[in-house]
Amino acid sequence: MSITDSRPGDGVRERILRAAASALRSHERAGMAEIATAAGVGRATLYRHFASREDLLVELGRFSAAECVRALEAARLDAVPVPEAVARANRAVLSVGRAYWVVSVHAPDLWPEERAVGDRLDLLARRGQEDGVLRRDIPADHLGALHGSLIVGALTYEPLIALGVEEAADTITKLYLSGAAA
Amino acid sequence: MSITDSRPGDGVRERILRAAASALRSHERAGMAEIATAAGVGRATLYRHFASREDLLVELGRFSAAECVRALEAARLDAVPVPEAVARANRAVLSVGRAYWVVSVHAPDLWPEERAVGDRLDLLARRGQEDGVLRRDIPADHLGALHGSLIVGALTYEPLIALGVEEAADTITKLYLSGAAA
DNA sequence: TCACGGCGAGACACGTTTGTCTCACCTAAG
DNA sequence: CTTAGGTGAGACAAACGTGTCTCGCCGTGA
Repeated sequence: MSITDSRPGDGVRERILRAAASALRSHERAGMAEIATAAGVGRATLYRHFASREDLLVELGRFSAAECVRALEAARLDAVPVPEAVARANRAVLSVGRAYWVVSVHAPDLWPEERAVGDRLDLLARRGQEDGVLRRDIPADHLGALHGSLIVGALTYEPLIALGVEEAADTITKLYLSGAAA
Repeated sequence: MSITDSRPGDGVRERILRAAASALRSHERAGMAEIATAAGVGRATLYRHFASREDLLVELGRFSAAECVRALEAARLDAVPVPEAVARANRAVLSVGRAYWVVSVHAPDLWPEERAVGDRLDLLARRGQEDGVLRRDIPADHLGALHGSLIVGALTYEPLIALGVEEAADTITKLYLSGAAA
């Protein structure tokens, strides 16, 4: 995004991946030309960094998941009680998630790296159950998966994410923990 | 699915649409050849029923949403109190939803028909708030949207939907209404 | 028996996409 | 100034997807 971003090498690859995420979000049929344009880059440059379209997609999966995991690591979930950890996880994923959500939705099997994120939500649910703060009548991995789908929902539903990360995260934290009942 | 399904005319179109939903679920780039194969049908037959790929997609949107709306109508949501209506809605959508969820995810703007389903969830949330059984600190349409994303989550997460419609619907009903807290 | 309608298979032309390659450009380092 | 590395632009062949058309097949109803 910044002006110096077009310096040789390292910055370009990342910019391409971010642009690809954005382009694929609008439609998965986006081709290399479309991605190149979105990245403000020549089409040939795509092939200098990625062997093929398929390869670019795989790398995008790795990149997005890694970014998401990094955010979750930084949130230090295991340093706080589960309810607070849920809130932190939601903020963390929503803040980096616009790039990420593509991964979780479009090709669930193509990107095993995505599991790294889901696993962390599962783990959180499991700890919650062990600590007695989360219900035990739903398996932890189901809780984790549905927690994930709330996050995706927040990212997908424009009017919600438009309120900003804090608001949106707060909404799904409340809903996930306490439910919709009055 | 049944053997007599290959009788002339009416059955084929529906089978194509179901196959298209299934094919597009794995990847939106699925072409006409792929859809035809999934439907167990010649590629030419696709063009006998739909003018173009674009047209097929539009019809798929209409078809899926209509099927979903039909199920919701049949559930008579407004004849019962909101918590029971939520349970019914979940069962209704999950039972027809495997075809439907593609619509909601892949091209939110391409298929305005999808709104017909979302609107019903919004309406349900609004009634819940008016009746005092649903929380008012989250706008009704946000509740509706997140309710929808829980449904999509249930459809997407294999281990959950594999338990069957009743189980899966029950899980998201509990989670949506009461939350994950113990 | 025959015609008919819907079908599968496959050939076809056309446009688009992919992946490769070359060339000229610009910038930073020497 | 000169070189080297990364780039944008564009030419290019091959592969792929689309939409049309024709053929031969098979079941239904006359």
